[in-house]
Amino acid sequence: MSDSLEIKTALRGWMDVVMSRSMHDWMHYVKASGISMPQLQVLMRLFYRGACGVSHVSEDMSITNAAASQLVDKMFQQGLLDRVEDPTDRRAKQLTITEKGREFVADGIEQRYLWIDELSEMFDAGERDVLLKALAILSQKTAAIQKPPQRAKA
Amino acid sequence: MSDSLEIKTALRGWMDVVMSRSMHDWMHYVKASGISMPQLQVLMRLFYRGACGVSHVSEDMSITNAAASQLVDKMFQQGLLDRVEDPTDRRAKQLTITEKGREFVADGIEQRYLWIDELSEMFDAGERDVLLKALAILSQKTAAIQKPPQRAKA
DNA sequence: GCATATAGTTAAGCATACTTAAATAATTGA
DNA sequence: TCAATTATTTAAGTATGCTTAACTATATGC
Repeated sequence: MSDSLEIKTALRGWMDVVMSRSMHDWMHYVKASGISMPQLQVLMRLFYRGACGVSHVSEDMSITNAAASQLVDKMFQQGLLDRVEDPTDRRAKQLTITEKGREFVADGIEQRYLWIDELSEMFDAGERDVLLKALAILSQKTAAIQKPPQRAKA
Repeated sequence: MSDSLEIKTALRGWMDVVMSRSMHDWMHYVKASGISMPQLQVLMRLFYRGACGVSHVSEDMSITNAAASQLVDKMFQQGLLDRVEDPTDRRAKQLTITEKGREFVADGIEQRYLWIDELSEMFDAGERDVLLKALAILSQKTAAIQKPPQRAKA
């Protein structure tokens, strides 16, 4: 008899293992690659949710516009992101991740997920089918409850 | 036809969604709760892997012993961890997470996983069975390739 | 047109986390 | 025993990320 509590427990159990491991790996990657945690957070934002302005960064990170501006400026100088004037509003800037920035995030993901590849080799055909079905269900339902992406304007 | 590449892709796809969301939620929790990222890292270490000495913290985080000592001292003063002399080696200290520290980590996990609970309500009986099977497989195989926990001494 | 709001930058100052270097204290081994 | 190693701490100095406050420039609304 499976109920939602059982699912909740099982999901959390596995997520715990994954998260404690992934967080640890992320921090090591961050340290080794010379990037800072806040910088990574900006890169992740641009990587996963596309271009935005300086104030969206500050909202996203819960820091002041001033702090976001300084952070972004450093990252611009390091070539991690591009910063151009928004053609529809000349006060605003459009921030986009550069190829270099994209590689940073992608490499981090790569390093962090090497063990997923290792894991993926360990299933037999029957297990793979169960997992694919489960992942399809998870992806679908996860998308359904997705937090609405934070809007440009309130 | 399922093969391991397909599994790999599906697993990574879902993990990506989960990680980008969880990381974001973690950072917000960290910011809101007044704790710092390095402090959280120490707490997670003690929470998930139990007591250790100062130099294990520095190894774990790839920082110098001096930095770990300072970090730990601040956390001790904030009541996030206990620091007692190791009875078997009076040079060493044994660091353990306090109840307060434990609550910090537990609350963070709680906040971060609220959406997992929401997700858990969305499955019908058939889906739940598939998921439970899949999670059992994942947990079992993940345990099998688990990184050996970093040892106290090399 | 002009007042007000919005987007971003700059400057000054503070806290934290890090480094290296030097010190203390306990353990280990020939 | 005593030299070398190990665990930790302290001090001094640096870099980063953050804050507030003041500023520039553009957009919006009456």
